[in-house]
Amino acid sequence: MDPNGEEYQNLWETKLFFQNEELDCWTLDEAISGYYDSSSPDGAASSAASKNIVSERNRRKRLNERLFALRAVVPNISKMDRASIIKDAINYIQELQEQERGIQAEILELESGRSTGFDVFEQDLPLSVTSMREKTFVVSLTCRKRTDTMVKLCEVFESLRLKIITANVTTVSERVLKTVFIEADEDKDHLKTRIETAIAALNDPLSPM
Amino acid sequence: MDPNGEEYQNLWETKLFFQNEELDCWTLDEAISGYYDSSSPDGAASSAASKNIVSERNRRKRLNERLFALRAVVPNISKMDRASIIKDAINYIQELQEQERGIQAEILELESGRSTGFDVFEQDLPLSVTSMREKTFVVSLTCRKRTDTMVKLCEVFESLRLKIITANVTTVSERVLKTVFIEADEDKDHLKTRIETAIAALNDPLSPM
DNA sequence: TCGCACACGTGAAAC
DNA sequence: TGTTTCACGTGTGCG
Repeated sequence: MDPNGEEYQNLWETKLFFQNEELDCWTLDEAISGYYDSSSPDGAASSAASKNIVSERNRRKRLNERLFALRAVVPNISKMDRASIIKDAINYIQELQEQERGIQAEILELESGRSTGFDVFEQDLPLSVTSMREKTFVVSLTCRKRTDTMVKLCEVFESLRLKIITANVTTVSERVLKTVFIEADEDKDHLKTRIETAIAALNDPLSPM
Repeated sequence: MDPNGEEYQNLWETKLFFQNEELDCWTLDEAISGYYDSSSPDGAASSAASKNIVSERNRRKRLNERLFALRAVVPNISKMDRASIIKDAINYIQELQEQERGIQAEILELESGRSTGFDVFEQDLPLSVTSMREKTFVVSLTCRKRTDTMVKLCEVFESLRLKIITANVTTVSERVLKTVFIEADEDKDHLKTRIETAIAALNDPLSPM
């Protein structure tokens, strides 16, 4: 069912080459024939037939070139069959389509995962204020780990005059995560705004990026 | 250069249908011919020629079916030309390949961007053990917020018999972040392995995904 | 009328 | 050996 593909390819290309050679030869012959046609009695019909022949030859040549080009863009071609080339191309296209679907789904999931996951610490404002229960909030913020970063963070929270229940500072991969449990009367958004302004007051060194 | 594609399609399919019809007809005729061959004097040569004819017909039929299938998997086919079908298939394949390259580059960039940030909490093992100072570690892990997730997390850490200095559990957008300050004599990697195995002992419910 | 696209039958070449 | 694949010339139908 599957003879030697290499020889098949060579065979085919040889045939193609032969065909082209013959085509040129025939085209030349064609011109001669047309030359004869003008002087021969039944020149019209012969000329028409010859035109049809050369047109058909060019059409076959174009189709072969197309098929050759199709084989070129499809990887892992084993059999050089005309039908097999098209078959492999179909399989390859379906494979690409399926892969594209999967990859796009993955990219979608990845992006949505960022927005629904823990990316609060990666966004432009890596500050999250969550209401745990009545008057109790959890503040999480991250920033790059620099010199005096922790000190300045503590200064910020001290300056806010908040009732801090407990606070933790964790460093992971050159970043600082500070988690503070706070008891406050104010609104969640108001609290968040206050923290943001306090951090902005220290302008650049605390910029998350 | 581009006549009406619809009519072209109808033309071709009509021709194909005609061909099949004629094929069946000829196949029938063929059988009759074979029947005659057995009684005719030059039956051998005629039979061979007929075999070749029917084989060639089947080959053309297969090739047409392949081409038809190729046209089916390629969207936005305008011209129903044989050559045009292959040409459009080539363009489509190249388009898919280019798109695949771009998407894979994007996905790579997205993943690399995550790996430099805080993605420790988003990877397959969202467990981070950081050495703060001598014998003091900070363990951070995240998982999806489900029923009894916090309880099971606490059970895990209790089962490890660790000296817990302080522990916090924060929930952000349907995820749970647990940060534990631990005092331990063991190695950082050893501690991480122990926690991982303890979590794995609870098998699925704590799986981050 | 001519051009174009196709299917057909046939001989040859490769396996 | 026969089977398979190919290119070729030709006839046909449609625009």
